[in-house]
Amino acid sequence: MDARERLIESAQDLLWERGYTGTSPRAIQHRADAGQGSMYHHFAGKHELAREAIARTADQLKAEAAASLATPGTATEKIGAYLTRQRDVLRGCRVGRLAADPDIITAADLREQLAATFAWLRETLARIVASGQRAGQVSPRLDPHDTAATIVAVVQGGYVLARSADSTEPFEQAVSGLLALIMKES
Amino acid sequence: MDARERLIESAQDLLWERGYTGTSPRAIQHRADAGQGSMYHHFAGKHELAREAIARTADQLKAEAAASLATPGTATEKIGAYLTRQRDVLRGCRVGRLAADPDIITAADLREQLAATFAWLRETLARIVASGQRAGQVSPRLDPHDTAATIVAVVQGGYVLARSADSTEPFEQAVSGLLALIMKES
DNA sequence: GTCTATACGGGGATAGAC
DNA sequence: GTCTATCCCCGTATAGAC
Repeated sequence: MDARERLIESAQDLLWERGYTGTSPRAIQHRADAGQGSMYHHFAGKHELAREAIARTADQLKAEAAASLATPGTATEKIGAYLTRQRDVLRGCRVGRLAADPDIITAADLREQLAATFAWLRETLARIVASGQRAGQVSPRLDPHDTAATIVAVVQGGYVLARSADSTEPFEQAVSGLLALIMKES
Repeated sequence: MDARERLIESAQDLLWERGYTGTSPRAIQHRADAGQGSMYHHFAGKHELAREAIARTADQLKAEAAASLATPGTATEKIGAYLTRQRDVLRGCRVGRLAADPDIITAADLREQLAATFAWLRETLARIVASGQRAGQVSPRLDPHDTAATIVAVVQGGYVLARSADSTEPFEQAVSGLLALIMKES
């Protein structure tokens, strides 16, 4: 694997662990086993490297979400599969984590990558909710887009609660609580 | 207002805006209009000042949550009041925000302040859900603690989505979606 | 492509004067 | 209590050699 590749992957790791503000070029170089000159040869600076790293992470996340949602079965089964898919709960969401970072929110090009990722996820879930309504598995009284936002928010908020508690339990409770609400009428 | 007080309030502001990692002693001193010597006279360092600031913020947050939950009415009305209370959505949660910060999660004494705040909030909401069940307004099939975790997670996750989108809309959708789920049977 | 040198301000704190 | 001086390393690059 060449240096450019190692730099991107190291940046992905560090952005996940420490966010943008908490990640220094030096730390990325160390983890990538690349020198100062190498990094600044391949990227204009921290910002540009972060952009590449976030794009890569966002793509991976979408692929993983799509895979869990491709579970065969009813709409509620797909949503259940998404909610209960394997997660590194205490490490948090690789994309959502960045929303807390002031320098990400300020940099329009970086923030938009988060916006696009969540927009895609919400839209995908909304379609599944709507299809569940057509199939009669989901209450027609629910708004698909609102419900999709709720589902994504429970996951993101679950991470916050789990990291605060240093325990996966509140994440699991939040997901169980949501599933119970969605299934209530079935 | 004395310098000690100004330092704590400045630290509260900056922790909200930039997190722990993103906040330097210098920045706090500047905002507080206090010198280096003043800060290190009143506090042993950044860590100790942050602890005081977080304690203060956590107390304020609990007081505000308790106030919204003291709304007269049924359990579902209280929950609705909590969910729709006035919020600075794009600035995020002053406590939940810190869960993304690696240095907060690593420092047990700081992280525990977040844990305690959310534990209190979830327990308070769980009691309200349970009382709603006794009064027949909430489905007896729901687990009060799970449901409480879901409610808190929707709020925390709503902040993440709103900040990512640079719009309050997804927050409002997530809350509406949750309210629809809770009210579905009423 | 990668290395080393150099730069300048900031992060986070200690020491001692006033 | 607050000020100023001082410290040392890090953050974030740029420049030019190899």
